[in-house]
Amino acid sequence: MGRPPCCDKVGVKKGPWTPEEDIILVSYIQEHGPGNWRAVPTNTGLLRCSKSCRLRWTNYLRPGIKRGNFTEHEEKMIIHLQALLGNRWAAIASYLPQRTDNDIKNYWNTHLKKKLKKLQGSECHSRDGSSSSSQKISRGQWERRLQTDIHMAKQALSDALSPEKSSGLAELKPSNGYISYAKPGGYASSTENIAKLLKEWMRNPSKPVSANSAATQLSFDNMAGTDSASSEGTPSKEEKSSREMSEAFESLFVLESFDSSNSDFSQSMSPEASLFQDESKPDLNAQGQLSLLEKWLFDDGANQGKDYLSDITLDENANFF
DNA sequence: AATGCGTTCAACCGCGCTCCG
DNA sequence: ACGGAGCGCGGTTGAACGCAT
Repeated sequence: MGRPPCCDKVGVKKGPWTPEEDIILVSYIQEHGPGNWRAVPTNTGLLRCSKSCRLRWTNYLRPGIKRGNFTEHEEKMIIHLQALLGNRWAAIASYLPQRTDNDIKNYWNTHLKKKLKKLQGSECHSRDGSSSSSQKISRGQWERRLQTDIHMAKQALSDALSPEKSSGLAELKPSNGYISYAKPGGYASSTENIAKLLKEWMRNPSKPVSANSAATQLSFDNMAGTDSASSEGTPSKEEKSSREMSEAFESLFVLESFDSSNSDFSQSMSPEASLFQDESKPDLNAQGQLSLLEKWLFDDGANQGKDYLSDITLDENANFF
């Protein structure tokens, strides 16, 4: 008894979405909210399967999505999170709420993998032969690194908790994908935006692929009045709060790694665990490689927590909240 | 200008998980 | 307890694009 197809394979359109389809989908979701994807093609008349609709929404049309131009800080967070969580892109994305898992996955595969390889390669040259012995990093080292993270996270969190920053903290929970949706005035697939999208498309009707840019525009427009204003206007303030947010997210991921059960913790900590197993988890454990990567990863903002917090125990961290 | 090759990224596919009757 | 339906996730694909020759 096989799984039935999510939709009839015949008559289902595949490939890039057109602006018209985007408009239809956005309009529908604006009215009904995201969810019940199975009903979307039926109710909208879109010749797409429910999965395709969901994907299009979550990855491109959903408000609050930032595309391209990963900052160095974001890169570091991704690398850090990937080292700890492995290829759990959704989990990683939940700490970068403006990024989708697909986006992060693509960025990892196309940019960061190479970057790390390059960094590691340059270190390996001076240390080849020692790899087998340095393959294993001691648990103690990882604990220390995590303790550092926790300290940084604590600081970031206490910063974020200070009264003038509390507004940013409201968004500190990991995104479930729809974090922006409930924001008052935040969800803005407004008629103006749809009109704008349409207008954009009318300007380049010959380029169906521009659906993406148009949709992106829509997404950004949707963010107007929320956190998207940072792209222009008052960059310093916005960037700062965005950064604070990211740091707070870092704090959350560190805490979660302890919080989300010991098995999770031991999984990420034990040398034979998935963390160090395969190519999908970069081999960050070689001593020399770590040193170079550490330098880069800890480059920004790490100074505050560099002295290794000998007073913080894992138990203490587990009870942090 | 034409062609080949490498890169990027939107979208698809298949599997696993959860919920519900 | 079981099975079906719906959804989410990670891996993979392939079209579009840019650059080199």
